[in-house]
Amino acid sequence: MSTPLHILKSHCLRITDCRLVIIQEFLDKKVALAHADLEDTLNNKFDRVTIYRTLKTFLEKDLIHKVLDDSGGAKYAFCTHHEATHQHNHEHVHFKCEKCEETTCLESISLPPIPLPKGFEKKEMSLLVQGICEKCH
Amino acid sequence: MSTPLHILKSHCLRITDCRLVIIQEFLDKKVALAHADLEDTLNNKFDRVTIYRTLKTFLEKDLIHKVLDDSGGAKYAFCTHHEATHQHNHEHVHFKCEKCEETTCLESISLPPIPLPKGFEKKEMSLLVQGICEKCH
DNA sequence: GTTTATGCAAATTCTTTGCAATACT
DNA sequence: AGTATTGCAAAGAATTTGCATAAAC
Repeated sequence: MSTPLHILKSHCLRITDCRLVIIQEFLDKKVALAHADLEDTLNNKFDRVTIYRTLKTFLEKDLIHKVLDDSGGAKYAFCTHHEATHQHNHEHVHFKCEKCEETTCLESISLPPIPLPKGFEKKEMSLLVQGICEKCH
Repeated sequence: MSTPLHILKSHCLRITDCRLVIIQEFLDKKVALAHADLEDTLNNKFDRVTIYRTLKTFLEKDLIHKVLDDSGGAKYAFCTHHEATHQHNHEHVHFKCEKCEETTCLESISLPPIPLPKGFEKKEMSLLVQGICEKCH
């Protein structure tokens, strides 16, 4: 099981309210969240700056990852780990709905190998599919 | 052939220096450009604001498209069109080098069909591959 | 001559930094 | 007790808006 508490501990991070609440948010909503989303939801419970710093800390510890988005602002989603290897997943597939604007991780889908031109070395891949999600149909 | 002049005319846009120069830039460098890149290259020849507005206009006319980027700021690239159908290409594959930071369109590569979960309707897809490019190896 | 684009100033928004007070271990 | 995190103020970027001038058609 992974509670916010366990997640912080296993990443050697101090237990603070802000961190617990933000992790909980990511676990509850299963969509990618922007700084502004968190600010709204947490409704002045924490300072804007603290949220920025929390996100940065989580990024550095590979707890969350940036989700690509064409609308400018950065979005973040919880990282899934290969339970067995404890290794970070470097292939992200996300779906962004053009109606509700929600971005969800499509974890079940894995990317086929992409044949790159000679001399190019792949390290990471992200696929963003845009369209209409199941709820908005 | 597609000169900046023709491109503007065919998109019903007024011919101005700024627009001509920016299109030329996109044609010359074949990488995705950020607002800041243009500002640097054009070296005070045009106002910052004019560049913002030019990019916005080009976006609206589907002359350029946003390129996904994990570094926050927006990047843009020239749109490739299917010559025959004159239709906009809705599948973008880009490669971003972690060393030189350049993002190039991999036009030769086409994405395999991605099986989406039920209820999801695809409209557009962008793949961003990150790694080391041919020049930086 | 009418419409659209540009440049400048200023307003907004987004993000980062410094530092003292507070909370965590 | 010692170290890391928070909140506040303020600085610094990035982007947008308003308006008079200039350029395009």
